[in-house]
Amino acid sequence: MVEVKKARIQDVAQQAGVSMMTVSRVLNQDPKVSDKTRSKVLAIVAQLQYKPNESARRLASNKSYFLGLLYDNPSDAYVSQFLLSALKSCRSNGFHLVVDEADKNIDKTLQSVNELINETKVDGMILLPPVCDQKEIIDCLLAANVPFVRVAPDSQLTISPYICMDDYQAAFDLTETLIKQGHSKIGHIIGDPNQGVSRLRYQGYLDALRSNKINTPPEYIEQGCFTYQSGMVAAQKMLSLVDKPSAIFAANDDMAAAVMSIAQSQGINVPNDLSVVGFDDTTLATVVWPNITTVRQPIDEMATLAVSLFTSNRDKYFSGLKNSQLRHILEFKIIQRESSKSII
Amino acid sequence: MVEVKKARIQDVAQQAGVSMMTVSRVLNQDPKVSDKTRSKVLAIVAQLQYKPNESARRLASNKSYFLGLLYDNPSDAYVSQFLLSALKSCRSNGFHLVVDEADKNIDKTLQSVNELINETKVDGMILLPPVCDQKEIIDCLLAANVPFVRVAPDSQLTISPYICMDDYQAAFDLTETLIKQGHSKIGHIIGDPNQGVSRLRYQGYLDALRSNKINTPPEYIEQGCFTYQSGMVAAQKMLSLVDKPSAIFAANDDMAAAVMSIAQSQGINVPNDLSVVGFDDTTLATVVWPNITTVRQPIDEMATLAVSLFTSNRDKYFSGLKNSQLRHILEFKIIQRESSKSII
DNA sequence: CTGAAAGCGCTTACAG
DNA sequence: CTGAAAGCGCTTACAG
Repeated sequence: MVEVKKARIQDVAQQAGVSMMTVSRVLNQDPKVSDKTRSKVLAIVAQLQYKPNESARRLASNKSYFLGLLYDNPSDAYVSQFLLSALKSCRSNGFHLVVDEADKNIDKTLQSVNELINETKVDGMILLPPVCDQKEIIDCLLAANVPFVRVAPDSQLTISPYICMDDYQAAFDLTETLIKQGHSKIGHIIGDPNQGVSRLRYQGYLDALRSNKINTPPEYIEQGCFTYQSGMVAAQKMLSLVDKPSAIFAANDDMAAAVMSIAQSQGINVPNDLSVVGFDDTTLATVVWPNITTVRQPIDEMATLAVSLFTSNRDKYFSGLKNSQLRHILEFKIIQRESSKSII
Repeated sequence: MVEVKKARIQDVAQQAGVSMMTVSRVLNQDPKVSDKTRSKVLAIVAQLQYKPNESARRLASNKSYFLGLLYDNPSDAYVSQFLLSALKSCRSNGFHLVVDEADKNIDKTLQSVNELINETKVDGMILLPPVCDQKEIIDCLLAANVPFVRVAPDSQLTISPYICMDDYQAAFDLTETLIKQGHSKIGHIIGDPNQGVSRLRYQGYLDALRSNKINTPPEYIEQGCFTYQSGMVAAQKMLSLVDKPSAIFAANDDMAAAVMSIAQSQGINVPNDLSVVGFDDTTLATVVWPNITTVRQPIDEMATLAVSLFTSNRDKYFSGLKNSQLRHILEFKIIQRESSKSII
């Protein structure tokens, strides 16, 4: 193996005919460098394929180049996908991601967060739902003056930048898709009442019906809690009605899968006798049969964006943010699959 | 916030009345330190809660303290659980994990691995199945002299340490559990033919039947490929037999879930009319209803062990390993749930 | 807008 | 078995 010597900042400086400091400034996006110098340096950087030594950088700057990620439920497909994307994104930006699971016991979680702050010295934190709404954790971060970003938060929307998608609109559109396919008897299984998205999705469903002048009996609406189990209970009730719905919109894929399972066990064919749609586009959606029509969240984008908030012009970004700039709404996409169909 | 100053190696040296070098030696487990000095240093380290600065260490030693993890399928629950455990374990050992997904295109994967070796300078690699059996990747690692550990490899078992569980025995035991519950008509859906574990599980099933003197017609055995879809196809065939099996052992949970779905759609009650068992204990096993009886792999242990091979006495471990020391077999556990029951 | 000096906290290589 | 010196590759703080 030929050992290629890695270029150092000194090599770049020498070849560009400037000091190491100037190279450092260019690399750290310091505006106080003349355009001429900057482009010269960047050319040499590219030519030498120079990449800064992260350890040296960390050591000298006393910045950690670490980001923390706090999540709740590790078995959630959403979490692992977000994690993977965040990991990649950090890596390509010279950062490292330190991942931590929130404990049921809030004190343990707080201790863990404090460790991230004081030991690992994270430069920032990413909070996933629903832990992103825990007051104690937010207060801790605020007190320690550690910048943080939240994903799909439900409350205190002005205290930090956050990333979300328009759950309301997605639910509205998804419901309207069913309506356009000729469905008017559309049931809904509401998600976990403790999560804001459940409310938003429910409201989107209601408003789509309303704006299409469709009346829905109360029996078509059941409370679930995002688990497969809760979906089964709800489906059992709804599918034992004399006047059954022709379509059911479950607030997540797990519950949608449960609906299909119950339907099949009762000899109700999906999608011929019943259309089923879910939400999230987790792996479950394509693992069961028929594949579930659902709403895809742009998880990869969300993760990449969350990381980039810290890596690019971080200080500028986090200081003096106006409320209007806090929110980052990403696009969702409705994925039409085999579990639902037009009945016109 | 009270900013507690972190102890440095100098502080420890001073208080212990030795040089920094001696402290460094103690910390790096250098045997050439007198016991007396060592214990004195360790006492001060504990007292000061001294933790070495990783960046300084990396910079000075030119070691990366990075471990690479290469996996295939990110949607696999197995992968994300392994990942999370490995991440934790690395963190508590002052290492960092760089995670990479194998590409369909082997050349891209190789490039990525080379980047890990040459840019990130990983101190070691962890290979998950099935990528752990890719000849090109193994050769690449071997050529670069990067130590690596494989999880559940299928071939070339003498070229690297590896971690596995006894798939054969687990399948044997699981099948025997069904037999003891009174089942004699037991079907099997074989896993992906490209993965060694499929063979082992199949063999365990066969031998359990044989050692209990049970004959099984060929229609009771179907080839699957670990996907839900393939499980459906297999189940459809097996459950349309005139003389149906009373139990089906699917080589993983996805296929077991598919069997239950097909059964339910045909009005066959699980577990009253049909017992179904899976393998892996992925999240799917407890998300569907009834929960799936399955075999739990000790994924957390596997991950922790894989990491520890690099972090503790690494050089000693990887040099001059005897073949007998390469293999690390961990315990599995059969998890009895609601999808199977005794019919005696 | 640019640079010379000092230093971050460790380890390597050399002495003894 | 132990230590004094030099240096890893950057950035901070100070000058100009």
